[in-house]
This record gives sequence, C-alpha cells and structure tokens, in this order.
Amino acid sequence: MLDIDFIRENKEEVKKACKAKQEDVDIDKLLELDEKRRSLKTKVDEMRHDQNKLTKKVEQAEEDEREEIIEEIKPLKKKLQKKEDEWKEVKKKWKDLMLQVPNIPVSKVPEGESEEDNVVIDQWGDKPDFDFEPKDHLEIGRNLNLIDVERAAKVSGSRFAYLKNEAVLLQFALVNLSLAYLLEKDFTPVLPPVMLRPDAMEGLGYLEQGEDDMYFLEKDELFLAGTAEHPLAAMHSGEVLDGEDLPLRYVAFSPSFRREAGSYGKDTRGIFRVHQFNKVEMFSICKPENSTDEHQFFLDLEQQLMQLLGIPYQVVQMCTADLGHPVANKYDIETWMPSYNDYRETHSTSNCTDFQARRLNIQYEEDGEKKLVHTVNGTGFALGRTLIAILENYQKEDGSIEVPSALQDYLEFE
RNA sequence: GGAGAGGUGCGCCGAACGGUAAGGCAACAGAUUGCUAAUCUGUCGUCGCUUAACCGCGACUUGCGGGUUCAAAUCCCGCCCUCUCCGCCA
Repeated sequence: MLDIDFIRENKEEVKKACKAKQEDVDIDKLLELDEKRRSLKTKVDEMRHDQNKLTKKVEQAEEDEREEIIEEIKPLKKKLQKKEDEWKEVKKKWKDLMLQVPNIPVSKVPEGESEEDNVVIDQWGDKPDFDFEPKDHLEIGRNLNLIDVERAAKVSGSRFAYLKNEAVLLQFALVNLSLAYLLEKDFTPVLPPVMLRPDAMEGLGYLEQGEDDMYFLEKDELFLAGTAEHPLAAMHSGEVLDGEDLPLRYVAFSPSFRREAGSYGKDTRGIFRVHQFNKVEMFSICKPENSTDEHQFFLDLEQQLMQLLGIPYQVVQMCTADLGHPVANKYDIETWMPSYNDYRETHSTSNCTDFQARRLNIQYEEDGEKKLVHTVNGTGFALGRTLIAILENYQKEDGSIEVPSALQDYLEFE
C-alpha cells in the first residue's frame, strides 16, 4: 500500500506508475473518495463532540434536569448514526481502491509493455557445446530413474512429480550448499509455516493480482504459501524493530505451492512448471536508505551461487509491465537450458520498498523515531528448476550426469 | 473434537466490572547530581481540522463486529485469536 499523502501530492506520478504496470486503478476516483472521507470524518467528529458535551451534562445535572437533556440528545443520535453510516461506506470504498494501487517502479526500471521489453543486463558462463544430441531433463530423468511424472499424475494430477534417487540427493545438496553459503553472510536460517491466514496474506500485496494462483483451504481458511517470502514477510508484522538489529536477513527452506492458473498448455513437459516445488528463499528487512544496496547484494548472492554451480545464466532487468503489484524493482536470473535452447527463469529478486511494510505495519525505531522498514526478497535456489539446469547442462553422451564440483562435497554420504 | 482460562493506550505488567481508561516498567527528550547509575519533568496510540513546521482543537482507541443505554472495558448476542488440560496423532 502506498501512503495516501504521497498519492495526494504526486497524483500524476502514481497514475503513470499504474499505467506502466498495466494495472487499471482510478486514481481520480480514489482522490475524490479521499476528499469525501475526510470531510465526512470532520463532520462526524463535530457531531460527536456536540453529543459528548450533552452526555457529560447529564452526569453532572441534578436528578430532575436529566430527562430534559436526554430528550435533547435523542434526535442528535439519529442524525449522527446516519452520518456515520455514510462515512463508513465511503471509507470502505476508499480502502478497497487504496489496496489496488500498486507500488511505484524505481526510476531505473525501463518502461515496457510485456516481458519482451525486459533488458538483459549481464551474462555469465559458456553454453555447453555438445557433440551429441542432448536430451531434455525429463528424458534424462526417466532414463536414470530420477523423475516420475506418470505416477505423480495418477496420484496427484498433472503438474506434479516424484523425484527419486540421485535427484533427491542433489536437491538436498543444493539446500546445504546454499545454506552454508548464506549463513556466512549473516542470514538466519528458518523453516517457516507454509499455511497462512488470510489477514497475513493480505498484507503481502499479492492477492490483488494473483489470488487465483494461490491455493486456499476453504475448510480451515488458510492459504498455502506460494513462496517462503510470504511467511517470512508476515513474521514481523505489527512489530517495531530495533534499528540496530537491521538488516534482518533470513534464509528459509520450504515447499512452494502454485495453482499455475492461466498457464494451461504452457511448459507442460517435465517438472519445469509444477504445482509444488521446494525452494531456498532469502528475505531481508532493512532500513529505507539501504534497500537498493540490499537488493543488489541479493542479486550478487544469486549470481555467486550460480557461478558455484558453473551453469551459464543471464541477468534480466524487469520492465515495468513485469513487476508484481508490491514490487518497485526486480531482476530475474535466467539459466541456460539446452532443451529449450534458451535461458529460462530460475531466480528472481525484488525490492518492495515500504509497500509491504506499510500493509504489514513493520516499523523500526531509531533515535526515538519510528519509520517503516523496506523489504527485499530473492531466490536462493528454486530446487526443481535448478535440477533441470544441472541435468541438461551436465549431461554426457553415455547418458550419465557429471555432478558440479561445488555440490560434490554435499553428496559425500553417498 | 471435548473442557477451562484469557485478550485493556505501537511494547511489557496491570487496576477500574454502567458515569467516559489508575498506576508501574521499558523507551525517548530535557534538567540535575563529581563517579558504567539514580532522581525529577515532559514525551510516549490512530485519524481529522489548522499550520511552512511546531502549537492548538476535536474525534476515536480496552481482540473484532453488532445490540441495549443519555452514557459500555463493564451488560447482552455473534465471531476471532492465544494459552492450559483431555482425546486423537506424525
């Protein structure tokens, strides 16, 4: 959520941001409602004031005068009730619109209309040059008895998979590698809950655009987290943190659940796009003046982890159209995937500035002053997609896989 | 699933049980005292009006939402959450 004072004073900028993000919000209507909301509030306050004065008089009045004053109050009460209802209605409409206003992209974000307009800003590594016909991850996975989507379909439906044998060991090796690396950088490891209450979920600012992509358990009224970012961000909601403790950096391991609504027929082969996958996720709560650096730091960490694996990738600056509702700036890392003959998204890191903090009410205190924090999130490893990248990039002609050296230490128990 | 206890000013503890939210701790600012601390004073929730800003004025605030009443933390109804015990269970 944005600050209403900010919207009031920077109307054109906010409108521009909505347009750039392709989110249709009627800012004029919002400001009109805001105007109404405030004038009604003033009116209601005045009426309450008058009534309060009389009420106090009753208390102080002599017994025989009371009835008279009470009779005087009664008609005021009715009028007040009416005004209050009117005010509440406007307030509700106002709030609904407020929640629809997206975060404003930072100035460096290029304007764009679709993912076509994202900008590759960096590339690393040499694409493998196979002197045989490379297979895709599903074929490799089947041959080596690592991936079983047929039985998963039988048990759970499409877009699910069983991972087996070395695929499992590789997944845990990725967890351990990234965890070891990030603990060196002052991160606190967390295993978070992955079911969240609606009120926690609302604060994150994703429901506005993607409620359909979230699983919701009707019976228990709980959302399944689409990423550990959700429980990590909500963890400190309503708290006032000590400025000296910032940045608070967390690294979580958790499953992630996505309905993938609207992506029918897209990436249906293998485990590239599934309803449930495991992920190592980074999250930081920091001071406003540091969030840009923190965001860059997260991007650097993601690259360092990829370089440890030795798999080619490119860094992409998202354009305005590809920024999520709460996001002010976002980079993706796209990893080379031979079977697609293309780079595909494996990581993402976003700076949400104070947008989530305002809704979740996360503040910090410094020199007796309270301010909203900034939140930054980033992928450590999306385990499933990283597995794809490893299988496809490290495949050999005889059908076997060479394990990246950085992971070998974490497979020693084999 | 069953039974009980509880939720009070951004924090913590805690009183008031129909008359309009005591007190304490913590925190912050200032003052003061010759000694890593004490004491005193002030600040210490949200919103609106006003203002360049401060100040000032008003409203709201006892988990949430209704109801009764001139007046609700207090009485009534519904809901939410937390904790404890029992049951079940990885």
